[in-house]
Amino acid sequence: MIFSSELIKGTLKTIVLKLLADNKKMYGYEITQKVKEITGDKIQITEGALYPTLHALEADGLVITELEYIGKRVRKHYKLTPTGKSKTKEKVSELVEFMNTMKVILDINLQTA
Amino acid sequence: MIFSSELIKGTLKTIVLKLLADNKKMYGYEITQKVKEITGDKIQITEGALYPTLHALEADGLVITELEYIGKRVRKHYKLTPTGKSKTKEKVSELVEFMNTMKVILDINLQTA
DNA sequence: AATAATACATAAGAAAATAATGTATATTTG
DNA sequence: CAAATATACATTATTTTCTTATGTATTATT
Repeated sequence: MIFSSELIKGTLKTIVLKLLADNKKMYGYEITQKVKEITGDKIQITEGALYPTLHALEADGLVITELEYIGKRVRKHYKLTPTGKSKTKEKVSELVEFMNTMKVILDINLQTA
Repeated sequence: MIFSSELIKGTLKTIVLKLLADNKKMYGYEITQKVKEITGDKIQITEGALYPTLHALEADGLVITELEYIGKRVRKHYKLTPTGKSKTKEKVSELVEFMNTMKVILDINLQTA
């Protein structure tokens, strides 16, 4: 089972920031694989969604990049800036709170039914 | 604090379906107020988002409508169809699973850090 | 040698919400 | 009782964001 893409909407930026916070630095392809791995293939981030997101994070000053060459192939590593780190905390706690709020909605029938 | 709107994206349809499942029938304005109430004003559904969603649910055969007149003012009540009821169960359990998956991502540092 | 995996990227189009606007009735408040 | 607010529907232009498709190139596997 793969989650319907609409569910992933709005959480992609938070997922990426959180992974960067936990792993110091990561490159794009690595992020797609990591997400697949830790979600048991239930969330698959497409390149068309990921790269524009990473570029936006960089434009916003939340991450900085660093190129690495593996033979002739390039890897672009992304690393949180101090601003990025505090933004990550904000986004993560907002998402946690949001999920708690959603739980209230999803379980509201326990009180009213 | 109001949740950033991007978080609500993708969950709106599920929220509406779940409220209808718990309340038998509801009208649009009532839904916006109920969501405000049970989330302590943290989620506010705008009309521009809600009405198109309700119309889409109707077009998909998940809800049926029923007009009520309060004096000269009209209320359009929405009610789940049998298809709508089973769809609601699907969407709710998908969202619960998604949130569990997100928890794994958000807490992954407990294992790796 | 051919295929699959790794690794970046962009671009056209679709989907879905926002913000704004519109109409109208009913209720509350100064 | 007039004005403001709340109730209640709806649409539309714009923006945002993702999907799907495409493109290039290297490296590893079969």
